Amino acid sequence: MPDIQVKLPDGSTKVVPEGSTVRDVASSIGPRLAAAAVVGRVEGALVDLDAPVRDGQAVEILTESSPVSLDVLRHSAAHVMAEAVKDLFPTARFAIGPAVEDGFYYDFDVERPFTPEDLTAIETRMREIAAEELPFRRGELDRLEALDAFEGQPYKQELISELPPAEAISIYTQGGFTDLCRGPHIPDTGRLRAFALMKVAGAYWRGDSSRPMLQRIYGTAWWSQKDLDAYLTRLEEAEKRDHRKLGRELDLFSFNEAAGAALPLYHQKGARVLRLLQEWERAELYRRGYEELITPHIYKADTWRISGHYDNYRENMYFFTIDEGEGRVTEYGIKPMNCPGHIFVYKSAVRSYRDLPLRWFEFGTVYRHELSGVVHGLMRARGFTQDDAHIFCTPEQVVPEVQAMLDIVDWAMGTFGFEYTAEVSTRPEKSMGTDEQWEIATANLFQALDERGLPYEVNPGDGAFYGPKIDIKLKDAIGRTWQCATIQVDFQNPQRFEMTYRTAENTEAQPVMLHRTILGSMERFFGILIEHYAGAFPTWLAPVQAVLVPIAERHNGYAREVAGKLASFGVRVEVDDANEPMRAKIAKAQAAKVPYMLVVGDKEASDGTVGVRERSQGDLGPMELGAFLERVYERSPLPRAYPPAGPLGGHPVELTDFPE
RNA sequence: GCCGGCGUAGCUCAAUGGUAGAGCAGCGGUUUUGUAAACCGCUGGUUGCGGGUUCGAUUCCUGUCGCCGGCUCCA
Repeated sequence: MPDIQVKLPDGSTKVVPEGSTVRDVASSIGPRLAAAAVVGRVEGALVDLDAPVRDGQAVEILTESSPVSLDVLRHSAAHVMAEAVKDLFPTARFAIGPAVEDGFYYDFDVERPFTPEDLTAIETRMREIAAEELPFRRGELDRLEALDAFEGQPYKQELISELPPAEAISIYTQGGFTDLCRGPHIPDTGRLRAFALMKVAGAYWRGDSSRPMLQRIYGTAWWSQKDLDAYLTRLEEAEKRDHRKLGRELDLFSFNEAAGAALPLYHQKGARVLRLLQEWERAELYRRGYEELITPHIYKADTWRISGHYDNYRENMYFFTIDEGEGRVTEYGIKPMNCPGHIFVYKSAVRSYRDLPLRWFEFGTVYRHELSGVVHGLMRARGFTQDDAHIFCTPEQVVPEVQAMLDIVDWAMGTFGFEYTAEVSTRPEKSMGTDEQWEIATANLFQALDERGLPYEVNPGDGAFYGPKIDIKLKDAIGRTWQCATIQVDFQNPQRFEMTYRTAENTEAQPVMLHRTILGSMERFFGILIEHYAGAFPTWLAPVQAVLVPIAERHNGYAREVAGKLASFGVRVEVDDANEPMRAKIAKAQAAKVPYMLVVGDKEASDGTVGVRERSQGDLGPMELGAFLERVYERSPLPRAYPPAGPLGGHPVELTDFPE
């Protein structure tokens, strides 16, 4: 048999007999590589180890150390799970089973929902299948054969009928289970060593709520038990950071059944943090040429008819009617967005091109009736406050204004050290306006991003009903991404509300409206920060910055005196004068994640100092109050000392002047 | 909204077809403390809410509200 030559990634070539497979190439390089090989890449395409290689092809052997091999493992794990389900639930019908981030899932149509016990049984069966080290074998069928092979499997039939009719359809078999699949797969089920089934949930076939609901089992799989354990530990860590849990533990906010679902109640400490975020952002916006507006929370239904919300957003809105007497009934809608108020302010005067751009912001609280199944703590609530702004400008000003917004995003994310990415969303099905308007608006967004050199992805059809948008996603401390800032171009509302301005030529023209948020929802951003910092806010944002810890009862007076001085300089302090040993007070302050504990005893009282303990560094020793104040204000991005706040809890402290 | 799970004191959790218990928190007292929790006592729950089955339900059924995990949607 003649030899052929293949190219390896390091640039060298390898001579192997004709008819060799990827596995043969690996073997010819070395037995250890052959043993470690998972899949191959031939001419850039992922293939099974069984796949043949041809003369002149570029061949790469991928082992467990290659990240893509993990996806292959997980996809194979989904097949093994499907086999286990087939064994245990013979009437099950199979949908799809892809690898996803950190794991895999498979959707099944079964007679009854899976129980946790079912999951255990399926997992046990999977371990048996893995122990059998069954090879994955690829096969090819034509369309008719495939339809025949998957008789009685309506979901597979649907998938097959959508494949290109002329092309061969690949199937994979391991043990007694055959699935429609593009591949590739791990060589045999024995490679599936570290895995776990995580949860079961309902999922619509093809994500369409009008189609049948299937049972989805999520699992995770890793190359080693160590990796699996690390993943499970990571999940536990994320759970500890859960803002809903920390929100309760740190007394930041709560929910009340009687108040209504997804309507957060901010306690003193939570309100402080939200207010601090607003102070921080407000100062910066003023610096950047914005003005603040305050507008109503409810508007007559006619307003929402003009804006298009009545037709396009109704199911998310709260409407109510009010009896005006004499049989007159007026319908109002609670605002889900802040735009109408800002538009009415615009329309309150004749506007000139000299006025533009007008940059108006509002911390506007909006209400949206979110589906009951989607609400999630502060991250997805029914009432929330947007750091909303609308820029009214000429068409020529759109690109620079969008860029200025991207600048603000960069400033805001930089404050917290968040990295972020951009996504552009284009025209959705349910929308208003002409194609031309959408094209211009979308092009403007692309131009702004391109000129700024900010990379982005495109989400076709994901725009708002009135215009395309740029969404910013940030990455938190444990690598999760969150949507915050959004920038939207709107040609619709200026037209619908008949907004105009006088041009230099003394003609009437229509302004362009830009909608934007930077943090998005203050509450969601708050939630993100809680999880990002695991509740331990930086000093400038901490609801309580310092707790005075008197050692014995006789030190309470001095503690209150010090607290009063610090409070008069805007430090947020508490005095813990409980009848408890100081060790207990320190433990409580640590648990409350307070940045500083100020221990005061005989020494401090006579020296006029405080014993500073920092929450993560421990005891820093005695410090003069002035030095401590400097420490508190060090690196604070707040524009100035936030207005004096009395201590929370404990006894009121009189504000006194700080001695020079 | 849909699928599944859950709902016991402020919080974390226990118990049973015969009518509920612990720790923390709270309150009272003792102690007066030097960097992650001192001691004693007390209070506290129509077991989310409504209906049903039952001699009897918190435990079983049902409806409803809420929460949790997904789907869909979204700031």
